[in-house]
Amino acid sequence: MKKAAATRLMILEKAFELIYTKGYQTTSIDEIIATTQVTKGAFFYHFKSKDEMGLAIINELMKTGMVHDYLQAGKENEHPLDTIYRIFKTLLLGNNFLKVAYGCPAGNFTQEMAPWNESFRVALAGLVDQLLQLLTDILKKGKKAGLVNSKVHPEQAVLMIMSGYWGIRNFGKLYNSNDCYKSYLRELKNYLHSLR
Amino acid sequence: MKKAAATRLMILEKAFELIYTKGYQTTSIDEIIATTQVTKGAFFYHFKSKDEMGLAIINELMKTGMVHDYLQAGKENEHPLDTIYRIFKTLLLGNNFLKVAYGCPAGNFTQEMAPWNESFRVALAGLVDQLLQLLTDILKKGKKAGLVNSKVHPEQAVLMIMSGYWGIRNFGKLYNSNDCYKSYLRELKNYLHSLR
DNA sequence: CCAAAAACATACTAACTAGTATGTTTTTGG
DNA sequence: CCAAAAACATACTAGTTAGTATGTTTTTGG
Repeated sequence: MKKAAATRLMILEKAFELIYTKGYQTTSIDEIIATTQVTKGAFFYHFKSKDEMGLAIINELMKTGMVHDYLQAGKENEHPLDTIYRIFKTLLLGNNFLKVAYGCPAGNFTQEMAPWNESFRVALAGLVDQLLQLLTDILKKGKKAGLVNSKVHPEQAVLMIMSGYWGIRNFGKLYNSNDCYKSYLRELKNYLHSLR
Repeated sequence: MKKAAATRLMILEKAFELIYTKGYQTTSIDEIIATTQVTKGAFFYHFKSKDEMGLAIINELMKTGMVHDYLQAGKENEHPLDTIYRIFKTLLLGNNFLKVAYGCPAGNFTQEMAPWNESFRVALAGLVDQLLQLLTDILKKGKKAGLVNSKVHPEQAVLMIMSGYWGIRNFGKLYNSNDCYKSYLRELKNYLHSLR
């Protein structure tokens, strides 16, 4: 029961990487089994269908992995708005799995699949809601501590911030350069300052 | 020479709609010729390849069409920041071609194709640069008129705004609802206010 | 009007797709 | 140890894909 789990996990991880760079629909099962050295029989033993694998990637890999990426969260004594800035700066400039040319895995997946696969859409929404919650909590604590302006709507502000993040990830693809990340981060800092 | 041009244009328009909803790679030529009632011979007479058609869609349809969508621009006497707000409000809530479930055509196209087709990437970058320029000009004029804070960096602010737009289009897909558009617009208004 | 070119039509192909049928090997628990 | 189940392997299938080969029809300019 141990080696089988490893096989399954390897499929998920390799498939995730392929899908991140190439997209879900254009990543074929043949390609996945070629890079994993797993045979088709093994693949379909672990997953009834490609979509079942896709869903497992969202729920078993991304859901846990992304929270980890975002949650280098609250160093104590740090201003909550600085925390948020740091999270996105690290995500954009300090993450060496994510590549500027390939954008954000969750963003890509949403864009491609949400309109056509309700299961994917719901799973992705759950995943993203986790992150929104995490960020919203930071702002709410900031409000309580008087470090964030009382007029700020945390959910609304977080939606703006996350939208900006997804958007700038797409701009990175468009220009194939992280210069736009830097420009975005400067303006994010201004925006966050306006929340004080 | 007239009917042929109409055929070509119809292919571009129908293909654009299909690609907008389904994505470029998952829209097949067979599907395009089925919905246009054009035969495969005619299709490949007008376009050497699928990619040539894709490029024509960007350069001949979207490049002109999008500027039109954005450029219900400057009513005179309107505050430039109000103009920008109105542009995005109209785009998000008042455009009856764009559907919440399918996002932004240019954003989708960029996400899917920019990493894998340099011609597409460059064409899309040209298209987007037009819009950024249009918005940047509005802010620059606002600065000159003293209606926008002199500390504002127009390019930087516009990048933030457009990123937010692309991002919230993706959130629309994620939740399959335009509620997030409304929330985003409220926060956009706050942000724009901070530029005064 | 009429030849040449432009525009369109039909039938095919080779490569790829997700998925299945039918095995063999490996692991597991009594 | 050994049968049964779990895990994996191989060969196939039916459908789809972009693109081509080879036509026929329509338009155009002299």
